[in-house]
Amino acid sequence: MPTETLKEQVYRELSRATHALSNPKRLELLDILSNKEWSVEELSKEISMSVASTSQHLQVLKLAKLVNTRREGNFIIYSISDDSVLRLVSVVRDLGFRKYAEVDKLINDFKSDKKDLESITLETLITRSKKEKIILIDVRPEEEYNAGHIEHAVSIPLSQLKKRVHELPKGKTVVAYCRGPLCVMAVDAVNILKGKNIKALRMEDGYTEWKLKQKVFSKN
Amino acid sequence: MPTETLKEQVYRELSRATHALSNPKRLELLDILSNKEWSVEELSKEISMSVASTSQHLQVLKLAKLVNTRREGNFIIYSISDDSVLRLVSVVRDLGFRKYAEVDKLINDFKSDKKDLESITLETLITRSKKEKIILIDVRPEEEYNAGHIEHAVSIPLSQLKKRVHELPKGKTVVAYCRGPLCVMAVDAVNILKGKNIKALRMEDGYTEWKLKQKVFSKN
DNA sequence: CATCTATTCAATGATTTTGTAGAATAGTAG
DNA sequence: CTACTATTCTACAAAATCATTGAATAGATG
Repeated sequence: MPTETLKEQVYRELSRATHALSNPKRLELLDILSNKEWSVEELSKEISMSVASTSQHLQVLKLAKLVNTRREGNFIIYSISDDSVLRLVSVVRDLGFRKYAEVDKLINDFKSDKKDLESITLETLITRSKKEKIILIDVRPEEEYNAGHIEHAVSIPLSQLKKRVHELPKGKTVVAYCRGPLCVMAVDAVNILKGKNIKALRMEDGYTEWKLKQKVFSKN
Repeated sequence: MPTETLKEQVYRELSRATHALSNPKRLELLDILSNKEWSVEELSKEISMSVASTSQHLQVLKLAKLVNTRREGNFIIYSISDDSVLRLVSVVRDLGFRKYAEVDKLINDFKSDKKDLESITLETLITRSKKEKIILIDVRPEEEYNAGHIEHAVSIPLSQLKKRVHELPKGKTVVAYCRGPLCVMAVDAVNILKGKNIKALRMEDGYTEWKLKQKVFSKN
């Protein structure tokens, strides 16, 4: 049997990473882990899969060195191993939106009132926050906010938004964000706020994007 | 049978791209295509595989919208479909070097005299070129140079280097580059030059990286 | 030490992927 | 229209992947 050439070995090594990314469930796991570390059981609920299968997928990711583990009591906690992985996932998402009309369509179809739903990016947020009075709210579950959030953002989980609308200062534009481009919680949040006649818009970027861009969002 | 949720559909779409990347030969194809467009037959030689198999891999890449085709006479010419693909491949390579000691080791083992082989990045090149007299040479085959090259670079294919050493201006440091971090032609070039007592070093970045960074290399 | 429990391992069938050889195709060139 | 040729398609056997169930494990808890 012929031995592998240098080139073949290198590409085989590189394909360890891409192979680990090649499965939809594993992509979803990485996307979820980009926001916060989780135990196997929690992840299995998030991706609607048996614990055993989830564990197997996680081990594939671990073998590819894309995630780390640590023990906490009885639980094993999985987390993204470093920023180069966040970057990879982010580039994949970006390419998905650019090239697969389907992805864009799927997300847009979900929005109940597409035309009225203004959506901005991190950069636009920073620009606008200098001219306009803006309040940034993080509508993810509180735990994820606690694990890390965009600077100056206030935590109001989607589930509590209706009750807590009165906490929002009058006269400011509300910008809602959640887990990133693929997450639709912020869409729901904006719709709720609009129902209460509050000027609101969605930011597509989430905590991951902010962290990668390392930009400081200056308070207005 | 239960219908797929929105999330599942989105991640399935995204996995089209990562799945296409998950095979070593397809990664190699994308890496080669990052430098220049090629016909199927040429590519099949480059990756040492039957024409039929090469064609199949290319069709997977095309289905995932990572490459485009056009006809030229009897040949079908494949090319990278856009910059977001270059970015993806570049991020994968980068992650490979960071996380898989193997990749780094494989490339380094190839270098005949590792300690003496200074290696720089695009950024360092730009910095150094302001202080030092530097000449940048592109040691890829001439066709690839013609299809696109780093600004101010001179084409001296590796195969012609020995004969053409005299063309190099005296007193300047020679920086050699080829297809990028995974390519070892520049390593050979540096070793040849050192054998002739010429101060030479390798740049790890190639044309792709330069193009992505969109930076102008100012002539010294 | 014994119990409990989150996670991992092992075995299983169904499905998908791989690479190749040989046939078919589509478009060029004469 | 005919010959030619680069590419793609087909069929196939070997190998790998996938999700699940049920058993095993490792470590915490009492």
